[in-house]
Amino acid sequence: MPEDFITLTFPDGAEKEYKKGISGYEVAESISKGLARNALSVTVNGTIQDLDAPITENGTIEINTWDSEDGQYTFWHSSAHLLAEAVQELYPDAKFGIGPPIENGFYYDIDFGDKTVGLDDLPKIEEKMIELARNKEEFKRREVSKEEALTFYKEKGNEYKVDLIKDLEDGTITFYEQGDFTDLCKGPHIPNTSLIKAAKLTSMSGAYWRGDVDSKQLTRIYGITFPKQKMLKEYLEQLEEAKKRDHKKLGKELGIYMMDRMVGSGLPLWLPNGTVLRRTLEAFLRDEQKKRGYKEVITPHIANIELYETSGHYPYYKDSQFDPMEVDDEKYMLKPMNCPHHHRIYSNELRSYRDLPLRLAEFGSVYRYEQSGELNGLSRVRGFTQDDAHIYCTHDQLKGEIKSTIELTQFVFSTFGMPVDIRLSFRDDNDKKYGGNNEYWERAQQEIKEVADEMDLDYKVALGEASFYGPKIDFIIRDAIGRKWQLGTVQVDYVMPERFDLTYVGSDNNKHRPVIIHRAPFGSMERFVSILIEHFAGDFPLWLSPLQMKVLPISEDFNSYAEECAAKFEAEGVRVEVDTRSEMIGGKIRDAENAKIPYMLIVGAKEQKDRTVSVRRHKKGDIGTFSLDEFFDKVMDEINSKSLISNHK
RNA sequence: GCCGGAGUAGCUCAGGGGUAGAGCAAUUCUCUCGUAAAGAAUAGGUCGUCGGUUCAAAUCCGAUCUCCGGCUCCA
Repeated sequence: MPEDFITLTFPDGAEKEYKKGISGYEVAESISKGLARNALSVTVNGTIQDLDAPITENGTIEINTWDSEDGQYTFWHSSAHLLAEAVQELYPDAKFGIGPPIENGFYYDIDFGDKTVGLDDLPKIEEKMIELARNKEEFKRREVSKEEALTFYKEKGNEYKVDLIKDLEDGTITFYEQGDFTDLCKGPHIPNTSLIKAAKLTSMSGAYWRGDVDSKQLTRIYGITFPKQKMLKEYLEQLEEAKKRDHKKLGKELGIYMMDRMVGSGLPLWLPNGTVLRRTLEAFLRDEQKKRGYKEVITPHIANIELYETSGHYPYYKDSQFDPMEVDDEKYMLKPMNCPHHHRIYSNELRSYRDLPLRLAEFGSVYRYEQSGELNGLSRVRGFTQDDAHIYCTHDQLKGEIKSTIELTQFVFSTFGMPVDIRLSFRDDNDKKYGGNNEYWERAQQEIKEVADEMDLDYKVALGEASFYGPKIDFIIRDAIGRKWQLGTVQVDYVMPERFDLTYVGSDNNKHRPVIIHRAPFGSMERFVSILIEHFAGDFPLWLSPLQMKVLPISEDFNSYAEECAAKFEAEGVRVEVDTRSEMIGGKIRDAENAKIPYMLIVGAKEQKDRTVSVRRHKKGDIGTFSLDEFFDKVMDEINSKSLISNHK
């Protein structure tokens, strides 16, 4: 009978017939014993399910092992249950909230009642987890009625689960049990706990129930688990690597920036080295913008509150702005954004369609009141500088301008060797969330999509991620250790032209509304520099390095030749110093290596006589002796090409 | 803002109811040296701040500020 069989399609396109009702485990077994042993869950027609669940329909099938995202998701989800079981054993009065898998591991929100549980308690919970895992407890799925589920948790006095169950529909509720622990959960789970070989509880924090500040705060325990002890070790090493790259640590060591209590929290002071780095980045972008027809402007740091009332930022974003100050009976505010200032510059003259597109750029400093707990090094501050620009154009020009802003952004990130993922952030159907005219929105989203297709971009569309005033294109970059950061955005704005009554005279001699594109490739200089430091681990490419080269004379006798070498580079704007201290050469090299200086030029009797330099590259060591002129040309080439790698192998 | 952790010399950190310690850095002197640390001497701290307990507080208690890990937030 044909209906007793189903056809399953594997990821490689192979099709196989199976008996209807076969389990994922059995399918895995039919392929290989190894696969069956490593299988964690199965994804059928896009839905993840338990390995022992019967499969009754034709469709696609994927056996999830540790190597797939779905597999890890299942593994960590089950690990969250294991964590809860361990906590339940050690703290019988603990009440559980939610415990989902996350990008790197999982967490569980727990109400410990009167008990305080601190970081010191984590190792004990970890041990318990491993102990329980070894019992090879099976995860057993059970369907329960809503009433039964409510009764179960009411008896336990767990108001959180009761709260969750209330929102669920009868007939869709399932419990999972392993050992003595039962949890409300839709699954799926791995077959049994013994697959979890290594566990590490990484941190804890407070978390509000359902993310609501007015609700009770629970204790969130974060953890990560692995099917092999070795993987945990590698993961911990990776964390160490990230720690080594921490911009707060490197920023201090390399003299990039400082924080000062007397200046105020979240207000970084850029030190000389950091200022060189930042100005170099600014010069780079300024040049690129000049090539693309941008005009630079400068606007003040405070403005009459009326400006922000017109833009609508005040009082709408009142909570994240510094309080206004009273000046001559008028209220002024520290500027939270540059846009309104630029809009007024636009309005300063009668604009003709012949003037458009008008591209106004500014490295504009803005001030926002960020909550104290949110401040973090250079990546989250209260005063920062945006590489902002606003492009005022006609609807007909919109596509072309979007295209060129995308190109600029891609060019910028490719210069740093950062791969970029593109997300088109469009609106959803909730009209209340968005301003402006629906027809324009439709058109802009359509055009953004057309541009993306024409440029053959690999993009994702995210509905509901648009900003209030228009759709946007977000750039998500990946750094050298694979972390993702959302940086630049390109946003289309229909609301501000209305609010500021911006117009231009068209060829028909009538007034029209321009469209505005907001864009900022770096986003904020502070945040971008923090990411750059971590991306390069402080080993900046030559063109960016605050100090590019140090000349190290072997002894005092060669100081003058060293100065002569330095002068040759300095004359061309190379950032170079001479180390004339009475240290031994080993000491000078060590200090220069620690300061992450790209090139060390060692000069002694031989070099002076032959007019050469003996060159050492940071982290590579001695790369040989070059004539001064030859080396000079190579260095200039490396700087001017903004090379990511040394010209010297 | 909330939960948890932490503040001791410029940096990294030890100590801990009886009045302050190391290494590196700094300063001075000696050394003039060939690819990751020359030697010696000197100087440097009301132990984040304010208050309380005590004969005595850096140490115990409270408050406060700052920083770190999260939560919430991010035009």
